[in-house]
Amino acid sequence: MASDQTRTAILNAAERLYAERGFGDVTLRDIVAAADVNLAAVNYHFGSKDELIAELFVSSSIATNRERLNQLKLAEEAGGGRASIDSILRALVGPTLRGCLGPERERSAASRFMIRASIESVPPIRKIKNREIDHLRKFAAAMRRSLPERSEVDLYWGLHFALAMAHQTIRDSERLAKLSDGLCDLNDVGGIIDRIVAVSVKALTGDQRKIADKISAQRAR
Amino acid sequence: MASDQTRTAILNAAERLYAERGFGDVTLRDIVAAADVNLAAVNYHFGSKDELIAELFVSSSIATNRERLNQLKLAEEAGGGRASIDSILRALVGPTLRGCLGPERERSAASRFMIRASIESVPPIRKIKNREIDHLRKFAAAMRRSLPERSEVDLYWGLHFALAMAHQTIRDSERLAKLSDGLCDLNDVGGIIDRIVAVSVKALTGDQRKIADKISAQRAR
DNA sequence: GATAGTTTCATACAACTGTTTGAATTGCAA
DNA sequence: TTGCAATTCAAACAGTTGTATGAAACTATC
Repeated sequence: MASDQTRTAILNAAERLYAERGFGDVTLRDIVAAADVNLAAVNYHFGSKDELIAELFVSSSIATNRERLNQLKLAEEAGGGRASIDSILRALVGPTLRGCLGPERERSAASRFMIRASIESVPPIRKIKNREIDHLRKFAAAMRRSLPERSEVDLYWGLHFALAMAHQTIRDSERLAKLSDGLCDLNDVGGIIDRIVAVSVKALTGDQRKIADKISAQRAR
Repeated sequence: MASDQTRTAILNAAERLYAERGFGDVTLRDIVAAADVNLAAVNYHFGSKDELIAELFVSSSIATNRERLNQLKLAEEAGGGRASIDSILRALVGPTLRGCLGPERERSAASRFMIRASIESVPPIRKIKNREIDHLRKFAAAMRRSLPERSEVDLYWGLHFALAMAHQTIRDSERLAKLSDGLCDLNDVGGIIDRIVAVSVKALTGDQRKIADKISAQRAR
């Protein structure tokens, strides 16, 4: 077969450029110039621009998903089939956050690319993200086993909120840094994960009646 | 001055098209065709495509911001200068959620446009969003007055998480609906607001020592 | 070393984009 | 009506985009 040299040169250059400037501002000509290959090489090796983007995204995201499932498995084994809700949520948001946050200068091109992919939303990536639901179902199932007394709806909302906090933190870390005048340390990934997990756990395990009361009291206004 | 007929026709058509198909897929020619005006009218009335988008976004977002501040003011008056954390968060996330969620068929073009603006991220809109920080500071200040014993960092994270849950719910309501198999009722905007506010309040008012313990215990692993 | 298959290359293509131009038209004030 | 500004219009512009083509260069097999 081929030497794969050109192929990987394109992948690396594309990943870096997309990470730096976003999907909207990078053309195939930019990529091939950075990779020092011919313009036609992209279509020859990948078929189209969209397929190149898709390949970049899937290879990055299956790595994260594998890490997630791995941690989930470990947590379930440690709990004898029933992982603690804490460890489930940690397995859910930890890998993504660890992959995307951390000191700016230490971030790999791959991580900066994934941040871009989570901010901007281009068609080829959107398609792939839709397939992610099956992956999330595994976490929903684990949560169900962990908190069987909790209603399904509450569990789904808890899962959704945990992901929301993680993704928004990745997406908008700059705004939080500005808003808090640097008070919120976004380089402390471990601390951020702890915070998100703690809030999510509290949302899922708090006294249920208290919440219900609160809600109905609020609604009564 | 002018009749403004052309101007508003363009605004309406653009709002509707962007809402339906997103920013990437709508050209000026699509807009002028839908508005039944001449192509040059956009540049004549707005200067450029980006300025048209910006005008659409600001007019929608100042409406939401005004509503937010209005509710905040009411809450502070009701509390004699110190609004409850509950009502502050409600003023923060309520207007946005009410504007963007609810039964699909009842959504206005303006609300669908704002959903798009929150999913896709185009340069003219990004610029405007950066100015939103001053607006958020007012809520941070209100939260500080409401929970003076809480650390600033905790307050900023709480504010950030509340917005995260609200925005992600708007952005990804479809995924949650699919994941939960329709179990999570995304038409019940009031219920969603209650949930987000309840979780945020719990995150901000829970026993502080418990959280600190939890965090240090988690870190010890 | 000839051959067949793979890969690279320069170049052209075709379509689409936002913007500009200058003339035609309209609407209003004198 | 006349004159002047505001608005509309058809047309063209200038640039960019992803993709296709066919010849050239390379590589490995026999």
